[in-house]
Amino acid sequence: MREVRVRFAPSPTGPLHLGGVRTALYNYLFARKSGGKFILRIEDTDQGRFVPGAEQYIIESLNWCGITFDEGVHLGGPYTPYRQSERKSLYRQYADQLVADGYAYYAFDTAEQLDQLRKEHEAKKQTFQYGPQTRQQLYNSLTIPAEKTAELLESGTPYVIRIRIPENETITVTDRIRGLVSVESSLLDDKVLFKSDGMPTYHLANVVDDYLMKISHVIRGEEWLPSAPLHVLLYRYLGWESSMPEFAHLPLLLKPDGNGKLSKRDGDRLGFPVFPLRWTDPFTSEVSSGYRESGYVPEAFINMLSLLGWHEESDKELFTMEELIDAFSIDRCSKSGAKFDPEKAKWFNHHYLSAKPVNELVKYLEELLKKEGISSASVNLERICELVRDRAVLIPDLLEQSRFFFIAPKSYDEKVVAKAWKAETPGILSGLAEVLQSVEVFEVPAIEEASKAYVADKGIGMGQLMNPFRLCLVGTSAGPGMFDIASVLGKEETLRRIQAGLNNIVI
RNA sequence: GGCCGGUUCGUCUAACGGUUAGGACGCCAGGUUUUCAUCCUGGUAAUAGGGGUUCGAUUCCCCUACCGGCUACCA
Repeated sequence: MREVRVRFAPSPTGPLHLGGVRTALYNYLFARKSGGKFILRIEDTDQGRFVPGAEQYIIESLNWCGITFDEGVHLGGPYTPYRQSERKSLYRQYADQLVADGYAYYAFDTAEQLDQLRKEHEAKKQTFQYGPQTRQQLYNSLTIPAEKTAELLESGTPYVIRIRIPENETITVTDRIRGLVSVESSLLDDKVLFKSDGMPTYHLANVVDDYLMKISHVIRGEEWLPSAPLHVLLYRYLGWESSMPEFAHLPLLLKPDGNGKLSKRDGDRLGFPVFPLRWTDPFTSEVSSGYRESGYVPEAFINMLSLLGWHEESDKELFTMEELIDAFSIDRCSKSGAKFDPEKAKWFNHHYLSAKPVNELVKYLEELLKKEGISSASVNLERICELVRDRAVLIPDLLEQSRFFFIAPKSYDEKVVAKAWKAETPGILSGLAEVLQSVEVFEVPAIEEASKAYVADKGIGMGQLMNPFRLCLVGTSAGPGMFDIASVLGKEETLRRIQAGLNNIVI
């Protein structure tokens, strides 16, 4: 059996989106599971679409996810360089070889001429295809004398090299997920392999590099399925068919509502990130939110993504990366597109966040406090994190749920005031203040004992006391238990807030 | 339009051709609780339609419908 070598091959045209991360993840899982190598190759053959920072963004994103490589543009390796623009000089010989063998030819038609043809055909509701049916009428080395071709080449006339698609052949691709996919060659077109700027197109470059880098499996998005037969043809024409990688085309990630491929717009529209990390467009300065900055933890992000297109036979849904590596298999990838569900992403995050050791939660909280310039010098953050951990879905919730510990309420929730603040309330709270004043050890057991005795003594319900009490200390009707809150706040602050409530809440 | 691919609860999905079609998210209800949330228990809800093949189709085949992808000197 041949050594497993898989690659993730993004083009640096912007931030990596969810679908791209999932493709990288599945490649990674497959490589690790089979003890193979995982390679990061940058496909930047389109210099016109190059976006500064995109490559670094891709590396950082996958790093945040815990997806690691064995070779790649950032690591080097035995097949360096791993950036196609730096491999430029390599591709030409293969294009030449194809021409020499009659599998490709020079085409001198200008982009404008072809655009024109497409428009004309479109006007007649037809599709223009540069292929077996039309190539004889076009301006290429198949239709002009050899001397003329030589002359054009000599004089520096711009040209491209196109594959010469065979006329009546059925081309079959074996896909690990979809089985046999076949297509009639007459429906394919003479795709450009080598551009007039001296760069190969994706089609040539990916085949050449996969061959040279000894890639064993190509796991990529379904959008590549239609061009897979072309790639098979290329392997055949280059004489590499026996070492052709296996293919697996992953189903697409779809937008949560309606239909269609998940896009950046959907995130803006529905309020969830579509990128792992925040991204600032270097040209427009437009900012797109990221999972990391929104407060997701990588474990949740990965677990959520892993289940979008793959599933074990069992009902198990919670997986660590190690467990994923152990469980993953290409054969259990599904064929149909998966709608992304932001709600489920939140559920995963709540699960992983609240399961974190408290010292990690403290670190998150400290960072949030620091960012807002809130002092936490004399506060037991560990205790606070324990009290709010179950209430936090995203990391920033750690602070949102505990803010009142650090900052006394400046206003009081009107609805709660209306509901909980009665005529007798001030009297009840004044009494409570007196009782608490005399509590020596201001900890939960003593506070609880004193409060309950007070309620019993007064002959009132717990709610009559606790709801207004909470309103004074928190400002609203949510949060951890009151005895916990009071003990964390301390006697002095608790009494101060009761007094503030008595002074400021009016009905 | 052409080609390729796909179709099980609202969503992600499970089910050697034989199951009361299972799980999870969401939603709803109940329980716990001084509030909110968590948590626990229960409930809701699906095999796109039509033909075959078969003793028996979610499962195999065909057709239709619908959805998606591709159709650049972009990847």
